[in-house]
This record gives sequence, C-alpha cells and structure tokens, in this order.
Amino acid sequence: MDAFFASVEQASKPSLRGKAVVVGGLGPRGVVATASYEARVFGVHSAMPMGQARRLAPNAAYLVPRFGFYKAISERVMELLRALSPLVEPLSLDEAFVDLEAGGAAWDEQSARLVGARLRADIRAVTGLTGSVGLAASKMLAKIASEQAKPDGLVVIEPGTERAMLGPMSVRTLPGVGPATGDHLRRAGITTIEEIVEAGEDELVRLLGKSHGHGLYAMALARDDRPVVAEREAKSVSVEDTYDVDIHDRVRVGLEVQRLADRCVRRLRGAGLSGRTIVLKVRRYDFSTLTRSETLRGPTDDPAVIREAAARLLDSVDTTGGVRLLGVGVSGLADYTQEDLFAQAAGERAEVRGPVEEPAVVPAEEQPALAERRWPAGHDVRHAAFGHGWVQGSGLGRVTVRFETPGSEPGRVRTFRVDDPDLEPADPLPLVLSRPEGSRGPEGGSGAVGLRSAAP
DNA sequence: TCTGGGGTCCTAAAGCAA
DNA sequence: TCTGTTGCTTTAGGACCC
Repeated sequence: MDAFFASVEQASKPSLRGKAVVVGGLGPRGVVATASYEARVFGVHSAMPMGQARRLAPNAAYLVPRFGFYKAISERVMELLRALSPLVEPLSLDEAFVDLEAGGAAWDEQSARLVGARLRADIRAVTGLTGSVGLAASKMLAKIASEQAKPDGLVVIEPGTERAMLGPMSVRTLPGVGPATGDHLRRAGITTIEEIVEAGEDELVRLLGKSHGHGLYAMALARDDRPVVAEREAKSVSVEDTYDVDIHDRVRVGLEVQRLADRCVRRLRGAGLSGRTIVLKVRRYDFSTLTRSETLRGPTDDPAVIREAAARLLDSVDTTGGVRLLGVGVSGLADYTQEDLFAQAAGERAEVRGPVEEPAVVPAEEQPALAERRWPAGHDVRHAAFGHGWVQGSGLGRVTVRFETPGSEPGRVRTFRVDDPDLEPADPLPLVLSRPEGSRGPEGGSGAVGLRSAAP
C-alpha cells in the first residue's frame, strides 16, 4: 500500500486529501511513522523525529496512528491476496509476498500482469486506497519492483533483464543493506550493485562476514531462491515504552518494569503462548541501550514469575543518569500455555524471601487522565447535534473537531470544552460504502477497507 | 524538542560436556 | 590425568525492516 497510514487518514478525512499529512507519535519524543506524498515534498520521511518534521512542514496535519483501524483494512487486503494463492507471506500491515505460481493464478508474464492489474483494482474497490504491485521471479526482485511501482503503479521485472537493471543501482537498494552496511561498503569503495559483483564473493565475505557476505553477493547477482512462507510463527513477544522525560527514581523504574511485565504477559496469553527466556531492555539517558536476559528451566506465562525475573534482571543494571526507555520481552516461545512446574517452583522459592506485593492480576487499563489523551489528534468522535467528526487538536480544556465523513465534502470546524457531555469517542467509519445492489441503506455499515500493498 | 515500537536474524564470547 | 577439539546453549549486542 502507498503511504499506508497517511492514505487511510486522507481517505477518512476529506479535508486532508491533497494535503501534507504526518502520522506518528506526537509526544516530545515521537517519530514519523508515515508521511503522505505531499509531506514528503518537504523532506519529511518515516523514522524522522517529529520535531524535525514540524520544522520542515509546519502546516502539515499531525495525527496519531490508529492501528486497530489500519489492521482491519489490512485484513481485507490480505483476504484478496489469499484468494490468489495459499502462499501469502505478510511482511507488515501493508506489505506481503504472494507466490502466484503456487496458487495457479499466473504462469507467465501476461497472466501475471493481468492478475496484478485486477488485484490493484480490487484493492481500490474494497478499500478505497491505492496499492502498488511488483512482479518478478523472486522475493528480492518483487520487492524492488514494488518500490519502483509506488505510488499507485505496477512494475514487472522480466526474466533476463535483472542483472542489467540492478547493476547501476545503489547497494542500499538491496534488502538487508542499511546505514551501517552501506557505510562499510562505501569505505571499501563499493557504492553500486555492479561493484559488489566486481569485488567478488571472497572480498564481500571478508568485509561483512560469512552469512551477510554470501547473501549479499548472491543478491547482487539477482540470485534469490527464498520461498514464500505463509504464516511464520512468532519467535518473541515484547512491549516497550519511551518516556516523555527520563526516569531517575529507581523505585519508579522498578514499578514501570512491573507494569511492562504485566502488559507483556497479557499479550503472551492473548496469543496462547508461554516462553522460557525473559528479556529486559533499558535505554539510558544517552541513548545507549542494553539488554539483560534470563532463561528459565521451562516456559511460563505466569505474571508473578515473569515479573520477578524482570526485577532480578533490573538489579544488574545501572540506571544512574536516568532512563528513557524500558522494555520487557519473552522469547523461546512454546505453543501451549502449559503450567510449568519448574518455573512455578522458582517463583515460590523467590516468594520465600519476602511477600509478593501484588496478586498476579493486571492493573487497570492505563486511563489517560489527561484531557489531551482523551481526545487524541485524528481520532473519531460523535457529537449529539453535529454528528460524526474527528479531533483536530486539543489543549487548554478545549477540543477542536472537524465534522466530516469519508463520503462527505470537507467539513466545518467547531471547538468544545473537553468535558462537553454531547461529545463522545466514536469508531471509524468505513472508507468505502458497501454496495448491496438494490437496497441502498444510507450508511450500509459493513464494508470499509483500505490499505496499500506491495510485492510480487 | 534528537532519535518509536514491534519484530527478525546474525555474531561473538563464555561456560559446559563429550 | 592432563590437554586439546568440537559443539551446544546462554547471553549480549548490533543491524535491519516496516
């Protein structure tokens, strides 16, 4: 999907269409998740600190991501993909590989083009959004093709043309070459993909190590036989928080770690999993990051056990100077939530040393006490008199709402007190009205979707 | 206003067992 | 008994991706 999060917001908010839209964390330490193409003109791009984005594009609309909504749209698109082939490998909410041959959906260039074009039309019809398609003989090439196809396009890489096409491109085009590897190669005088080929496999292995070296050399020759793998199992579950201001108080650090451990357990249990290795992550005031881990004798999903492990791990890290991020994760996952006796026993042993403060129950959902949190920028609301709208901004006891819906004209803005009883949070409206040929319910209710997809 | 959150994979060191 | 080799597991860190 093209600029997925931003496109969803533009589709659901008519007044933002054609405008610079930036979606991401709005706090003092937020970063850009997605910038609309209009915002990219100003130099805004994903992973950029929000402050920098605001300096570059002060008049853009700044919105908080609505992952639940994006996920619902993503699922509709993934359904379309699975209709083409059982082999669908999602890379993220907005991207997936599809093995068209395995699905019998396409067998040559012509049939593939047809399938790709029809898919793009279907995505548009079902979601109201544009997606781009890259068609090629391998995952790496399909990915590169889909990048070239964006926005709103379709690109085919024909067999036999791969090497010539890759040659002049930057090494950074290859998947797996990020800033560090890119720098490394540049210092060795290697900037383009053909220079990787010229350098030779031995030189690459010498520069980057065995695995990465062999892998990159193969990619540079357009050799990639990795299969499309449907539904890969999760290998870890983790949660982390970056704090608006560094935490110095050691007691508070401990409390936050407990909260994170509980949240992690909720996610673990929600997925029907348990795990053996507990990981604590600490990012300090100077952005240095360290992890500490502990492997239990067997998998567990017991909140008390995981909390205590996390607390023990915290004992071994120095937090003087302050902490900007804390995280708790679990890996070594086991499929079923089977109570593990060893882990339980370990927990009980620990309990002997002192009473465990809290029952294993999770604290109440963090209620956003602040008015600003109750009305996050971009979220939908309903007003008793003015109908459906979205929060444009809030602060100083006021919330500003624009009243419009995906199908309406750009709407008017009104400001209310944050505690106005006529104003309440609302669910997002479908981006596309379902067309139940015949009956024309004003707002059909079902059928909204939208996303941008990439890949083969 | 410097730098999110959720992951994956790789490497290297250290400890231990055969 | 001592020494060396190999291989597995655990731990820590780093690069990368969306």
